[in-house]
Amino acid sequence: MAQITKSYEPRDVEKKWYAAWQQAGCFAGHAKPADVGKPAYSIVIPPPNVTGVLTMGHVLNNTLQDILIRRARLEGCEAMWLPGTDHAGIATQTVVERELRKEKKTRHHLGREKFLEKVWSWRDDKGGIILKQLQALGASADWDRTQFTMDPHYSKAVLTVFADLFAKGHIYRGKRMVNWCPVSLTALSDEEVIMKPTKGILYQIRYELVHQPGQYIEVKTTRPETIPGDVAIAVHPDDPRYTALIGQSVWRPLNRTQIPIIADTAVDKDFGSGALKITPAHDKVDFEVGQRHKLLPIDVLEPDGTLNALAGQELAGLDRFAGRKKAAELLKELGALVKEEPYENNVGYSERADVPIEPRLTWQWWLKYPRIEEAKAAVRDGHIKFYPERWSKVYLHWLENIQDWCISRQLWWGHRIPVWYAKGLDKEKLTEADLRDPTKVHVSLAGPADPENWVQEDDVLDTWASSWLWPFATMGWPDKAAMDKAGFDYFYPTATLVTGPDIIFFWVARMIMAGLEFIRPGEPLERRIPFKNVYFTGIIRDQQGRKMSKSLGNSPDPLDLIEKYGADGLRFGIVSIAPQGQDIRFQEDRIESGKGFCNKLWNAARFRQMSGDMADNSSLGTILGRLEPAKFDADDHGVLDRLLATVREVDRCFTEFEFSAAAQAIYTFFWNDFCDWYVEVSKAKVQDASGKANSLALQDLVLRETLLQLHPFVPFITEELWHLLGYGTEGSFLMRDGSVEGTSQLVDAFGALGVLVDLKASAANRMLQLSASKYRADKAAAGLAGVRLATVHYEVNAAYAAYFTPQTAPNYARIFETTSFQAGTIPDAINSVTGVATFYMQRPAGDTAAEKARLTKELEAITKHIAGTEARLSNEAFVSKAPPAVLDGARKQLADQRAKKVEIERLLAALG
RNA sequence: GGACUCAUAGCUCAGUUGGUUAGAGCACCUGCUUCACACGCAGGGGGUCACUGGUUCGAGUCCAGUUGAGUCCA
Repeated sequence: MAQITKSYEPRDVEKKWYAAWQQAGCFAGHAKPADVGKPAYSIVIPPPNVTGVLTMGHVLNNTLQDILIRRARLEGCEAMWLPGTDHAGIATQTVVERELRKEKKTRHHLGREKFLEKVWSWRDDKGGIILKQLQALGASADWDRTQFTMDPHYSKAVLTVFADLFAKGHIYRGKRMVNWCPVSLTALSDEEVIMKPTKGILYQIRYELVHQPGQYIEVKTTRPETIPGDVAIAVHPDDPRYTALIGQSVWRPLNRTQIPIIADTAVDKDFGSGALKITPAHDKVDFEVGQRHKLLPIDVLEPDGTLNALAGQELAGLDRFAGRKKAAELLKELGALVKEEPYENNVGYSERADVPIEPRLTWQWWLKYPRIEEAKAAVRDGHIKFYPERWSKVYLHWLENIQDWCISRQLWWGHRIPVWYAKGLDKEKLTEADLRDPTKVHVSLAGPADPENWVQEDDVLDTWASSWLWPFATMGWPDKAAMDKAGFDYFYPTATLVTGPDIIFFWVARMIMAGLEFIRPGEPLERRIPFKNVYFTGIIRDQQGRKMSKSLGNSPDPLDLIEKYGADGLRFGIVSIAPQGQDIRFQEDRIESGKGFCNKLWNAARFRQMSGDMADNSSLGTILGRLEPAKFDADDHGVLDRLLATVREVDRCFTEFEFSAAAQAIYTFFWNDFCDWYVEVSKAKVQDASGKANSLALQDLVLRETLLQLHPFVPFITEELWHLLGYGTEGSFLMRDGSVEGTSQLVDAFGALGVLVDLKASAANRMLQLSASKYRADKAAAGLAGVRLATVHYEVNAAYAAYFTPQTAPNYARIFETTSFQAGTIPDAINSVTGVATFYMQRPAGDTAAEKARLTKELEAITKHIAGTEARLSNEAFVSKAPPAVLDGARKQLADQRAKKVEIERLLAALG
């Protein structure tokens, strides 16, 4: 057996085991026939962008997935974690276009085909780095299944869905207002628009009445550059200020012409003057007003946000922001600008390009979502459970107010829409009837048989219109043979989705609808949903509470952290600071304490190895067989009791998705109960031949169970120790062949051996721990901290006489910082009154003042507590209404307090 | 404007149907190189549980309101 080194060095251990696991195929999730009866547990990764690099958010998210998958494996499930990346339309195209720009080229110089070749070669070269980084973190994903949303079979799924939804009438083409990104030059869905309060200027502008020269109507606008696009002034029909003017005309001050005054209820009477300029091409509400009044929009903007000829000579060619200034100047010269004031309003920004979007009237493809009602029911009725539960409200609210999804993007990188138009067809005049006429519009995967007569749609699909199929397109859908090979029937629906609440609409809701629509039609809802649980992580923030981002540079590089603290340290640290559903302020010292815990674990194993020869650890049975229940003392019962409680707690945490609580429970048990107490008392016991074997066997048991419980959190060090301590045989792996026992299994195994955890002994053990604490505190207060006393005298409390005897006392000498114990009192001693006994320490000098002061302080405190308890117990209302258990507790407490008070008074009296 | 979340020790956070004297990690102070671990051991200081009311025998916990921070949707 290899010697365990003094401190844990993660680097080589991590490399060694990851390679070994991979080589042995430990990550593979195999489909099993139904009659094998092995439960399936599957997770699909939220596919990171193929351009992505590992962030702290990924670390948290993927560590949690790995924890779930590894735990499922240890619980005997066939675990399958499916990895992959997303082609990320805009993001990836932007990256490659940026490279082109360095060569002073645009994608148009290359043409569509050449450009796409370039993107593919970028992807082959540099894409998907993040998957390699996840391996450094220890992710046990089934890499042989790695998916990409532009893989041929995946594309087939995407296009199949398009054709199917088109045939069902869910997809249509329409000229409507969209969110246009003037930088990416594409339409965006509502979800890709971020509303931000933005400072600007509110311009007050007057329009002269045509028939009453010198009389004006005033309007307020933040966008004077769109005035040439005005087609009317609207007022509220019930606004008495304007009733007489409805139907008249005003002069539009820029690109001067007459426009009508119309009445529409959409106008807010209380905003500004109560009159509104109507610019249907550049505002959603105005567009609707224009439609109601049959007013033709005037589009004064180019797609890239510059003003065009319709904006008039002075403005044409200017960028929209420059145009705004210029328009204000022109209005000022014309005397039309009444006032300018600073103003803050909400402006929609493009999520990717971070510039204000333009509402723009364009032809786009739209999707009417399928299965909206079922999607609500799936979550409302608990077929899909959200953790934390409150996100289901957000989800349901979105579904209640759902809008059609703009699924077309004016990009090249993506799934090109499988629609062909008959040559010569004017796309600008396409009607709904044309769309459904196969002689005019062809929709299919294969394309038309006579391609020379058709022109394919230029647009590609929104990236999310491919990722919403992720839970099944990654498992071969719609190809039956591929699905069988992937084990679709076995692994779908997946068990748990781990993701951030920021993509609840983008992704989670849409996946649910897609699953319901396309999988196992006709079968019950719970067979069609894509996952049974959704765990929403918090967002990792920096110390100031800001979101971590590349542009702020406030995110540590996870690979640096792995280098510094080990992957296990990073994993344990990040999990322990991530309570369910709350945002997390990142603190590097927590990662450091994760590393510290690994080192503690390491050294406990090291100490075990140094304490005595290793015996047969090859199975739970062999370890149990080495226990000698007849020799169990309070420490043994105590540590077993707490081990069982910890296993139970971790079990509970996994069913409730409380990962940080699980980590905390194991940490506390192992460090405080096992290392700080059990191992310390063992140091005496292993010196004694009669107690040695039992004590070491118990250590072996605790270490084994701890490694099993801990493995999902810190996979590398646990695998290493599993082998170093002889739990695993050559060629086997903790991660694959280990099996975690639940509390009841352990209790049964103990029972079979006649081992019953004695709760009374365990309680006595806990009391002795508290007594030791109290004793050491008293000792330190007397100025004796760290001083090893030759003999400590004691008078044991009758209730604990069986647990603190002349025979057992020497086991605690180390903890009590003494060489030996002796029953009885000594004169002129420092006294410590504890639960188990009163301990007497030889005072070095004769000064009793400090001792008196300490005891007096203690007496005051206990007197106060007694008064409090007595007051409660003499309260008639409390006695009559409180439950008996609470009442008994209070009475017992009072008795203990009084006994203690008597003892302290006795000691004080003895001091004189 | 609507919905949701949060406010507890210097910092980051636990605190599960209301029940002894409110906990942890880090930081700080003191002591200890004791046959695993100084990435350690032991001890200590530090909190009006944001505020105001209410319900209750009893409130950090439940209810209402106020203030502040944040998120999402309009």
